[in-house]
Amino acid sequence: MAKDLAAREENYSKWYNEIVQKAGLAESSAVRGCMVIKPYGYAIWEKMQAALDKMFKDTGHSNAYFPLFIPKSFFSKEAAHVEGFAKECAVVTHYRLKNDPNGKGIVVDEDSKLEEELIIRPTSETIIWDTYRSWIQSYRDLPILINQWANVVRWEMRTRMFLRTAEFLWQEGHTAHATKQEAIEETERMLNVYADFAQNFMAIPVLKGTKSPNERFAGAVETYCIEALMQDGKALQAGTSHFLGQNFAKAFDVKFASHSGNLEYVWATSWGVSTRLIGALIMAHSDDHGLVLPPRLAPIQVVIVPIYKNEQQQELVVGKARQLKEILDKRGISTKLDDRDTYKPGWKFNEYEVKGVPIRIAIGPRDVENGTLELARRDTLEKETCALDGFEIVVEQLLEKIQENLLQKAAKFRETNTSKADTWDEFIDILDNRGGFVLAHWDGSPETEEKIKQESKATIRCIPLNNETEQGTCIFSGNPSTQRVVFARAY
RNA sequence: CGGGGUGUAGCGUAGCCCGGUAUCGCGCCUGCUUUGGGAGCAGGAGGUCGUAGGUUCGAAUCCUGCCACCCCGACCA
Repeated sequence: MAKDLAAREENYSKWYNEIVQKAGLAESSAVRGCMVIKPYGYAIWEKMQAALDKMFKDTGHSNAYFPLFIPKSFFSKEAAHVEGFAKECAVVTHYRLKNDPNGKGIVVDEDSKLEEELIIRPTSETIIWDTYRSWIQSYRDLPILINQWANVVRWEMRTRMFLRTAEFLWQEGHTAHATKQEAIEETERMLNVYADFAQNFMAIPVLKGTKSPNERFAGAVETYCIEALMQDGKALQAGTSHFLGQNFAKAFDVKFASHSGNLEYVWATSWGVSTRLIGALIMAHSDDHGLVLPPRLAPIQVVIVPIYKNEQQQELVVGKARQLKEILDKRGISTKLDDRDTYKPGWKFNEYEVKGVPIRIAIGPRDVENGTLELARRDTLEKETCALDGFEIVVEQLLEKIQENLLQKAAKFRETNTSKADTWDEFIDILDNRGGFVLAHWDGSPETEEKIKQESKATIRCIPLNNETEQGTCIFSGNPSTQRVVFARAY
């Protein structure tokens, strides 16, 4: 990757798109701003899904599914919510096509106009809370802890593969609670689930914090988020968890009889992560050779490439390679034996590097003779010869080591790209020349935040949780401030 | 929706200024030699030059409209 920040910004899109394409992750669809996720890209998503789903269930949640179409009127019930999403909704207005009377193909049948338009869900709070009204009468019905795996549509003006597409896959949790306290605990619990997932599976360290009012989710009382740093020095919001207060309960009239017999509004949370995480994974770890996947999310953890010159050697080497695969399979290591003789070893080496497979085993006649094999790790590109006997232990440990190394590397990168700024000039200088997270004082007013955004293109990524208080003055207004917040230019 | 750019084979491109039905690379097919880091040689297939119209004997090339995509803003997970 280009080292200079200016050059990096210029080339980063190209670099990113190339990895997405060459690694076989996704491609542009015929539909504006949408993407086709290819099998290999989807396999990564499935690994993420599996890990997250388990974490959700371990914290007491169940999966359910709600409609794709939301009646337009639902959106007008929560004022902030409708304002936040109104500008990016796909709307269904008709339900039938017909042959054009003028013979110019197929046209919309105007007679099929819907009484009320349907919105293709940009998020499901409204339709879910409309449903919850009928599910909740008593405190005994609470809490409701539900997650939905689904697609949503947000008609973004500019799109980018994985990071911002018109349609994307995600998971959205929607919970209902009897008390404010319980809902806030849930919001924070799920934020921690996301942070753990980012750290332990994606090998990406994240900052946990709350959003400033300007950046808050439409309809939320408080938005918590995890923020990750990409290799070009830009920040990426990787997940959000919202405390919705009683906003949606009031909008959809969801009340319950409390223990004392009073009718009270339900307290709510919602939280989500999307296929954007695949984009984060690419940008956090990849190098100029292509994708680099952390072992815990790699669809293929180990690839075995047999090397031979003739049929006799092929039989010998591939036979041995099959044994190796069997041993690794038994230990639960996802292994692929690429015994195609339509491609040469060198070609395959490159192929799996581009695809980010963590470990490559090469085995040839020489190895079979010596009882060895060649291990190559994707993260450092180092190669070593390893005894065949007990190799599975070495592989297992190496996978752990790679997972750990990727996290360490990303953590170190974040550390060296996090700075403090005490003056406006310093602030701009860091943003222009180094990028990364900038810790700076902010007077807490939305107006100042907006002006900083306009003049620097940097936004407040979050107000860190457990932040140390520190007396200082706002870098923009000079007004007093009690803590630093995290600024960055972001995706 | 503003500002800039690009549309030529599956992908990436040359040609356009200065009109004469198309260049090169990758990939694909066939054969032989190869195989421990993207193989070599020989032969071959594949294109209504984004689209509609205009100028011209003749348009990828000049003119006009339209469409699509990319980058930069506004918007955003």
